[in-house]
Amino acid sequence: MSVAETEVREAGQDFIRDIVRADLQSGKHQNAVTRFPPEPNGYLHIGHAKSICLNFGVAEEFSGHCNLRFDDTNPAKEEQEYIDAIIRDVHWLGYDWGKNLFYASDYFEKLYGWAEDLIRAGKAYVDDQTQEEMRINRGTLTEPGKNSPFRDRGAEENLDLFRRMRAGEFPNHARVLRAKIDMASGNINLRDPVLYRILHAEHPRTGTTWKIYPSYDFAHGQSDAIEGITHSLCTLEFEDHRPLYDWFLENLPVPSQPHQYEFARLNLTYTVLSKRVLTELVRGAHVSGWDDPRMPTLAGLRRRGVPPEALRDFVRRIGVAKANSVVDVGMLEFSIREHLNKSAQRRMAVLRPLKVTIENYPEGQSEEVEAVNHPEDPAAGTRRIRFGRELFIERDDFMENPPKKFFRLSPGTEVRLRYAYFITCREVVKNAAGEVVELRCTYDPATKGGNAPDGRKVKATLHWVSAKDSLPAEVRLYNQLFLKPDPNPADFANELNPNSLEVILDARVEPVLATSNSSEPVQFERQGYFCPDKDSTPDRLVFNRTVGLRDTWAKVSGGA
RNA sequence: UGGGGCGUAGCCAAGUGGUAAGGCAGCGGAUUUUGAUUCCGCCAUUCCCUGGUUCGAAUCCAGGCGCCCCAGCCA
Repeated sequence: MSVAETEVREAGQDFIRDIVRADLQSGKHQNAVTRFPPEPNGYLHIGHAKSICLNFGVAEEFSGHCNLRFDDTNPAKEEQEYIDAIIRDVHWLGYDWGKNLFYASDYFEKLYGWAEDLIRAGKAYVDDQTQEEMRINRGTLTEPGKNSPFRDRGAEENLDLFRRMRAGEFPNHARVLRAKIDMASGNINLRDPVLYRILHAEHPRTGTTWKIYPSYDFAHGQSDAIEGITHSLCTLEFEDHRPLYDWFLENLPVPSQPHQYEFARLNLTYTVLSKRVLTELVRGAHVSGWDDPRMPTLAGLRRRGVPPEALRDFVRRIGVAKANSVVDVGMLEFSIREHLNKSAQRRMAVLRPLKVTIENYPEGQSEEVEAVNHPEDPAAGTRRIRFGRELFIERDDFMENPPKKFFRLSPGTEVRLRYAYFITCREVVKNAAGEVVELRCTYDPATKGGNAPDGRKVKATLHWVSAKDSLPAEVRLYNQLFLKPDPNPADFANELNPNSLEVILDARVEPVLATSNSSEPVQFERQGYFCPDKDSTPDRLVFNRTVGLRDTWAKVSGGA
């Protein structure tokens, strides 16, 4: 555990952990058993990371365990691909559920039996109303609903109908099973909620075995009870469902009594975390897939080079509370930067090359200079890189007519080429269009390594690559998708910020990168960071704007 | 005269009767072979508002105001 993690954790106190702590102290529970219950209808995103870290974190801190449970009660929307992806992503985030992998569908038979129990007890009935009739009779937010004409059917008839529903005798929407609670309740969830609906669909796990499927409400609390969940943590919008959650636990012979607690879901500035919208982006091919590096999905973040530790740290920092909030994406960027800064090896790179010729360096000659891999970690070692007469530096590191605060290269000034020599710009070469195409410089042979024996100082240290020894590289600049808070999916093509699109530049990087197979993130000094693209050739690099310098990004995007 | 929640700095967020933690952002300054990092300093006389209780209130009481969620056979 890093120092930062320790500090945050010690300072971290939230109402959920307060509740759990109190339950343990009072002897109500011996430990905390939680669950992360995604519906496999899409990929996990950074918002889910909050829930994952909370559930697994609480279980870990209070000597319990956390189950991974797929809430697969709606086969119309769920797919095996999502199940696989979710498993992969939760593991990647750093959590392990051991053997505790469950599916709500594991409990279909049990839930069915409980539904019959409710019918026999006169607490559930089969309703033949159409969806439209049900909607009308449900009333409104301010008016009570009306009882269904089928509400008082006898238990035998209900049982017969329900069994025939299960047998597949009726088409979709023909009937539903409803709980008999209170059509006049102020809480609409209690106005005879649907327990089962007919759905002739292929379920990723149970195939076509079932023709009826339990609703979320009828499955969730009971699943928690079956698994012995002590603290069922979910987001705020389920607050209204808690009375119903409790109603089932009270009216059914469940093996345990879990309790539901709600917390605010994560919102990030400039970031869309709506599964509907993200699905639309993928379906509409606006992105290359769920793992497109611009996506806020865990898979996308992973491809972008974000370390899972950074995500966990981020979640710890934002806390858990009940107030709706929007976290500044800068917080996420900070966590990523902080972690990468400590772990990433440094390399030099040039994205927009400007040729530099060292006039007093002998033609045909070259040499090696030694560079450190991590300025704060000697254990990262050093590497040797080639220096020669012709180099490339970043265009942005030179200004012909520099403003006062610019202290990089300009005519007549001396700067340091990192790990190499001091150079002075003598002449600016332009093309017919008046654009700067080359700098003629001189170097001071006495400054090898980057220090002047006479003690003179320079104001800037530049990154560079040897023109002859570096490799042209396809560099990809990734930015997250910058979208308006709630864009219209139909306008996605227009909503995509052009700056966020993939940018391929004629870039040059140190040759060492061409042979790097490391999956470790490596940082581009002064320019940002990169890590290898998952399916790239070694000389294709992913440049991550999120953790890079803001001004660098601005200049690069403007120029590209 | 529906029900359920929530209001502490630009953004997160502690605090639950004893005189406003911490982080992000921002602003100064030191160090620096990345204009990075690191390091030091600054940044809420006040907690949505108004009354009340109290020696003392962000915390308790009363009344307002504002925002979010709910009328799927989605989760």
